[in-house]
Amino acid sequence: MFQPAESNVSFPELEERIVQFWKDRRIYEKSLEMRAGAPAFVFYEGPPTANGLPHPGHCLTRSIKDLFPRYKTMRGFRCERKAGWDTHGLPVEVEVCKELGIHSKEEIEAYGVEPFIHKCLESVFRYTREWEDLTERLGFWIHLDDAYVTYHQSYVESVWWSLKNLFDRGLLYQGHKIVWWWAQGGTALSSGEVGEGYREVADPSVYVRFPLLDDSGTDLLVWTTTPWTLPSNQFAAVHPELEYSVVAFEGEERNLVIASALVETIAAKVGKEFNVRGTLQGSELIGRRYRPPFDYYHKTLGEVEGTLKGGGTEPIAWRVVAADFVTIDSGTGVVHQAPAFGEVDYEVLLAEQARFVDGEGPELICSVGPDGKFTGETPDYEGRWVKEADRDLSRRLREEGTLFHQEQYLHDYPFCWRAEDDPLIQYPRKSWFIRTTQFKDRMLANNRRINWLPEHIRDGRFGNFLETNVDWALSRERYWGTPLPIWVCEETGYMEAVANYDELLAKPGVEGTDVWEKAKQANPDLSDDLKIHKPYIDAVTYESPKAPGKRMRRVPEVIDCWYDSGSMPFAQWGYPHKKGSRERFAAQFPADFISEAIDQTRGWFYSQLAISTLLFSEDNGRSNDTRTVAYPHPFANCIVLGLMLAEWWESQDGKQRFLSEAEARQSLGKGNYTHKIGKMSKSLRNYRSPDEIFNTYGADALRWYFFANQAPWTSIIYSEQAIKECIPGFLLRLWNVFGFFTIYANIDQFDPAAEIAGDAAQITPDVLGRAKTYRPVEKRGELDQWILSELNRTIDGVTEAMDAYDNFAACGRLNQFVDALSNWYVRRSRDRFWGSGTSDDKIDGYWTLYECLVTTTKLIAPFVPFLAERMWQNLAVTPFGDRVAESVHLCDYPTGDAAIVNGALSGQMALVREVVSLGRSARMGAKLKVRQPLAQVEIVLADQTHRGWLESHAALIREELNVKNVEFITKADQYISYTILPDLKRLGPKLGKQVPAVRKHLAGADGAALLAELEASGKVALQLEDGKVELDSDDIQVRLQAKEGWAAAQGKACVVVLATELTVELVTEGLAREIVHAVQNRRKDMNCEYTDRIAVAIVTESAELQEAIEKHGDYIAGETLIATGRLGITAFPDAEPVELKLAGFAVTLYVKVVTGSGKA
RNA sequence: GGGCGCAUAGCUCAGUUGGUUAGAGCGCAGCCCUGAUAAGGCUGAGGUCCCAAGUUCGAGUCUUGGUGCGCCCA
Repeated sequence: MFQPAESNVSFPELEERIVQFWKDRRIYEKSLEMRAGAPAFVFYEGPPTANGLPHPGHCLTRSIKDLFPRYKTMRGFRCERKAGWDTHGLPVEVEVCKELGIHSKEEIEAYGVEPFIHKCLESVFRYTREWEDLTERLGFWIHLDDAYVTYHQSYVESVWWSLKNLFDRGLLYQGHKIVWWWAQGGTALSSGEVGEGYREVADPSVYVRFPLLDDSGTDLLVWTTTPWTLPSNQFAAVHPELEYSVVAFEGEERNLVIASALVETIAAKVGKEFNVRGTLQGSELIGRRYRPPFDYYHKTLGEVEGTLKGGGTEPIAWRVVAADFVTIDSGTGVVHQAPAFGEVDYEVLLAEQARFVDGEGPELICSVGPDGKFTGETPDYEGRWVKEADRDLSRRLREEGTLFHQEQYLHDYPFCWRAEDDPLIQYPRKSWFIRTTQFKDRMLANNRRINWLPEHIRDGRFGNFLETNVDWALSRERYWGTPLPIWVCEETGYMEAVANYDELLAKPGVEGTDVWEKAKQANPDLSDDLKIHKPYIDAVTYESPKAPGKRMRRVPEVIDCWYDSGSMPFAQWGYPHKKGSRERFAAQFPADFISEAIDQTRGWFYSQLAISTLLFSEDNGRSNDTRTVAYPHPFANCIVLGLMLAEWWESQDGKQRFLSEAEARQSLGKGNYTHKIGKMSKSLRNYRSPDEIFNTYGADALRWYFFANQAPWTSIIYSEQAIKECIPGFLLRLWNVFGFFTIYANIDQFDPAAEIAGDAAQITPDVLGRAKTYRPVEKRGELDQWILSELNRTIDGVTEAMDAYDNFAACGRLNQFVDALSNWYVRRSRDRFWGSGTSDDKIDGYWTLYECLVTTTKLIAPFVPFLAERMWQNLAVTPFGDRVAESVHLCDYPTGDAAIVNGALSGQMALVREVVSLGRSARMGAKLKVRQPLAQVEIVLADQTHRGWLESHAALIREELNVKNVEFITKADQYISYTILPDLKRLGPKLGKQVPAVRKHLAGADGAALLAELEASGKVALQLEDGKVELDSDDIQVRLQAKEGWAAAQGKACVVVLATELTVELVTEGLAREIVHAVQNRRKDMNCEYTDRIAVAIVTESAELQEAIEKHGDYIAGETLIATGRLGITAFPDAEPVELKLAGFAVTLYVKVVTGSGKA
C-alpha cells in the first residue's frame, strides 16, 4: 500500500519533517560517503559575514549554491561543501562602534584596542544561529560544523604564508595612496563614507599663470578650486590631441595658452576682448618648462635633472606632461598637477617616475601635514589649516601678478559624515601594495578560460576591470583584520615577512609574547586565535639581523579583508602549514563551480583570481613552495547572479507601503496606489523575511521560484505573489498527480513491492523489469509509450541543461513534462484507472505512471529536495522498506534511454492535442458545451503526413470532443480558403530582390488553383514583370483559413469544423450527461467515498429528462456508481431532496449511500 | 565623467544564425470541465518591440547615434 497523499498538503509542515528526517538519518553525510572514491566536483563557498541577519538575497545565493552540488552528487561526483565565515573588516568595526556609541579612531584607541577587538570577535557571530537556521530550513547542504573562519590562527597563517611568498618575490611593496582624509580626525574614509558626506559649497576658483621659461611673453593658464594645493605643484597637464590657442587679452601684457574650445568662455568670464595670436597642438606643449606660482620647492629643485631610462636627461618637475584625462568641460584645458592631493595627479607622478632611472626621478612633494596644516616646508603658512589659507594664497598670487582671474565656484564637495563642518581633503598615505599590474596579462589569460555565466562578464565588466588594473592597495590603518606580517628593523628599515607564528617565535631574541600570555591568564576564555591579532601581535619583537641591539617591530597595519576571502582556496585548509593540507588543497583546487551576485565582481571574484594567479600560475616567477596548475584557476565555472529587488505597493504620496497588492487595495482603494520595484531596504521594510516565506509557502516554493522563473543573472524580484504561484503552477500539480496515483493504486492494490523480490535499490527501469506484470514498453498502449518517450526526452533535456549550468532551461523541461503528465496522460488515462477489475492495459498504466513519478522524483530532487524526498518516501520507502535507497538524495540521477524516445509519436501526439484544442475552440465559438454530443467533426489538414495516424485516433478525438463521427477531408472548398506563402528563408537567398514581387503575386493569387497546379505538375510557375519564377513544393507553405459561417477553428496545421445540427437523440444523450454531472456534484457535496455505491431518484416533470433516464440509465448508473436497480424517478424519504435546474428543467434530486462495499 | 548591462502586452519576462501573423506566465473579462477538486482547460481584450538614421528583398534581431533606467567605478 502507498501512503496516500493528503489533499490539503501543507508544504511548510512537510518540509519541517523532512529537515528532521535528514538530520536523524544523516542523509547529507551519507550522500558524501556514498561517493567516497568518486571523482571530485569542487565547490567553494564564498564566506558571508554573520554580524547581520540573513536576508532574501542570501536565500538566492544559497539556493544556487545548493542546486549544482546536489545535482553533481546525484550524477556520481563527490562534492564536499565546506562552509566559511568572513569575520574581519571595517563593517565589523563599524557595527561595534555603533554599539559603543563611538566613531573615530581616536575614540577607539581611547576605548582600548584590546577590548575593542574582543567586541569585534563577539559581534562576528552574533547571528550565527539565524544563519544556521536559514541554511538548514532552505535545504542548503553544507558542512557548517567544519566551516573555515577567517580570524582563526590557521587561516591567518595561510594568508601570512601567501604574503610572505609575495614579499619575498618583490611583489609586496610600500608606496603612497591618495585617500579621502579627515585631517581633524586623522583617518581615511571609505568610499561609502565619503559618498555620504557630499554637500554643495562655494569654493574659491582661481585662474593662475604658469609662465613658460622658453617664451618670455607667454603663460600657461591653469584653473583650480583648491589654491592650497598650488605650493605642491609638480606638473601641468595637457591633452596631446587638443588644439590650444595663444591668446592676447586687452589690457594684459602677456599672452595666455588656453584650449581653443575654452577661449570664448574665459573671455566672457573676465569680460575682455581678445586676439588669437596662434594655435598649436597639445603635443607641441609637452616637455616645455614653466615657473610654478610658489618657489618653496622650485628654488632648490628647479634646475635638477635626472637620467632617463631611455638615455639622456630631463628636468624632474615643472614641465608640461600629456594626460588623457584633460577635458574641455571646464577650466582652461591646462591642468595643475599636485600629485599629493589627487589620485590622477599621483598616477601622473608615478608615470613620470617610471621614465627615470631609479632614484633620479621626481619625489612626491607635499607641503601639508596629516593634520591638514602647512608644514615648515612652506614657512609663510606653517601651521595654517589649508582651507583657511586659500584666501591669503590667492591674495599673494594677485600681488605677484600671476592671478589672472578669481571667482566663487559652486560644486559638490565631501565633508566628514561625523563632523559635518570638516571638509575632507585628498591626502597621500603610506600604504602597502601588491604588484598585481605585473600580472595583468596572466590574469587576463586566466580570465579567458573561465566559463562565466552570463558570458558578457568575461570581456565586459570583469575583463575591463582587469584591463584597467592598478596595484592592489592592501593595507588598512585599522584594528580588526589580518595583521600584515612584516617586521621592520627600527634602525635600518630592513624588512622581513613572517609566514606563521612558530616562525616568529623561532626568531632570535623574541620578546613580547607575555602580553598575550597575561591577557589569557586574566581571561582564560579568550580565544587562542586572538594571539596573532592586534594588539598582542604588535608586542612581539625580535633582534634585528642588521643592527646589533636593535629590534624588529611589526608594521602597524592590518590588511584588506578581501584578501582574506580571496585566499580561501588554500587558507580553508590551513595550507601549507597544517598537517594534510597539501593533499586536501591538491584535491580541492581549482573549483569547478562558484556563484555569487554581481557585486562580487571586484570583490571575491577578483580577489580569488588575483591571488591565485600571483601564487599558482605556471610562470609565476620565483615562487618555490607553491603548486602550479593550468588555467583557469581558482574556479572554472561561475554563475554571476543578478541583484535581488524588492516589490511593494505604496500610496500616491509614498507614505504608506504594503507588501501585497491586496493589502494596498484594501487600505487605499483600487487604483490609489503604485506598484514599485526597487532595492531592498531595511529601513523601508519593503520585503518579507525569509522565515515568513518559509512558513507560508515553504522553501521548495522559494527555490523553484528562483530556479524556474528567470535566468539567474537577470535581476530577480523577490515577489511574494510569484513565489506563491509556484505552488499551483508546479509543486501542487505534481502533488495532485502523485495523489491521483496513490488513490487508485491503493484501490486496485497495485503493489510493486510484492512483485519485485530482493533489492530494489533505486527502482530504476531494470529493477521494474523484474516484476511479473511489468511489460516491455513496446507492448504497452500508445499513450504509455508516448509519456515514457516524453519522460526520457525530459531526462536528456534536463541533464544537458544542468551540465551547462542552465537551471532555467532545466526547469522549463521539467515543467513541460509535469504538464504533459497531468493534463494529457492522466486525463486520458482516467477511464482506465476508474474502470472496475484489472486488465493488462490497466496494469500497464500503473507501471507507467509509477515509473514516471519515481523518475520525476529523482529529476526534481536537486531543485525541490523536500517535495522529492516526501514523494520518494511514499512511492519507494513505504512499499519497499529497506529494500530501496532510504532517501531520494542517495539515488543516481536518471539517465535517458534512447530506445524509448519516439520522436514521431511526440509530434503526432502534439498534433492530436492541437486538433482537440481547436475542436474545443470551435465549440466555444458556437456556444455548444462539451456535454452536448454532436454528430460529426470534419478535420482539414494542411499536411497529410500524419493523416493516417490521426485517423487511427479518431476514437480519442471523438471522446475528447464528444462527437459521434470524425471525418478527415481534403476537398474542403466550402469551409476553407487556401493561402500560398513563400518560404522566405529558402527563397530569400535564391531570388533576392524578386522576393517582394513573388510575395505580392502569391498574395493576390487563387490559392486553390495554385495548389492544384502544384499537385498536377509538382511546381508553380509565376509570371513576374522581370521574368518567370518556378517554385517547388519546398519553396512554399500552404496555409488554411476557415471561411465565415461555420463552427470552425484554425490552427497552424489544420482546420476543425463541427456539425452543429442537433437531433433528438443527441439532445437526450446530452441530458444524460447533465444528469451524471449533477449526481457527481451531489456525491462530492455528500463527501462520499470514492467507492460508495448510491441510490438515486430524479424527480422531474420533464418528459425529456425522463426519456434520458430511461434510455441512458445504464450509462448514468455506471458513471456515478449507482447500485443495481437503484436509479429511479420517485422520491425516497430518507434522503435530503436537492432542487436544481438541468438544461432549464426543474429537478428534485435524491441521493443516498447504500453501501461502501468497493467499486467492483 | 568612465565601464557594463537593460529597455518587447497592465505586471514580470522569452524571442534561437535577420524571414511571413512577435510569444509565455501572472493579472483582467467571459466561458467550460471536473470523484486529482483550495486543482485543471478554453477563449478574449491588450503591442509606435524606447527614439532616430543606416545596412538589407526583408530588422524586435545587425550597425551608428540619442534617450531613459540599473549596477560598478571615479
